[in-house]
Amino acid sequence: MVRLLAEDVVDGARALLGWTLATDGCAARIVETEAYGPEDPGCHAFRGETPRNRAMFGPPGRAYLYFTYGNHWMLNVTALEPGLGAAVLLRAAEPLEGLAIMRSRRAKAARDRDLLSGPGKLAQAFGLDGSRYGLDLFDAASPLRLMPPASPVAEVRVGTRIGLSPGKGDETLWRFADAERLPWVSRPLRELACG
DNA sequence: CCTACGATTCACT
DNA sequence: GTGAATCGTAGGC
Repeated sequence: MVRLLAEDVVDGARALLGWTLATDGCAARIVETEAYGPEDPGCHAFRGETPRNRAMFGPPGRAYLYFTYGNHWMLNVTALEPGLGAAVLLRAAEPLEGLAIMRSRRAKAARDRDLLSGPGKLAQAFGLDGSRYGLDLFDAASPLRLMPPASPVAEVRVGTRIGLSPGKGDETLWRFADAERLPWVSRPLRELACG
């Protein structure tokens, strides 16, 4: 049962590839995601609900943002029904609109491919922080929103998730990328997804 | 209260 | 490829 639901998060992570993330002034096509599910030791929700992760236990499709390494914000999309802690981490995107704003926010990006090629970079380029916590990303009127692709991603690559300690899901192939837009991803992926 | 560590990034070798 | 920076959160005492 829970296993089945976890697979739904994984499907969700794959399905978010190709969607457009938009704010006022900036838009980008999602090229890399990771799934974090219930019963997943790598998931912040694994040890139960806390003030920090409460968004994951609420309705799906909301913004779960958290701060880590003393510097970086990460943007996730909550998943599954309320009560089950799960989310999809948005790891990388291809910039579409608002390049000048993104470059100004990320002065250290030497090339445009450095603007959104990592979860911390993506949040910085979009100007995201805790003030966006809990926003409904599937509401077209939301200041931070997701818009569906004109056509689904044709080919998906899979790989292990990044930054997890041994034994905490580091072997699980729950990282996904748009195989046709690999120049924009944060790090190389292992292989082609089957199915 | 105190400590350990992290869903990372950047500078440097 | 390697290591430091940096601080909020969570968990233990």
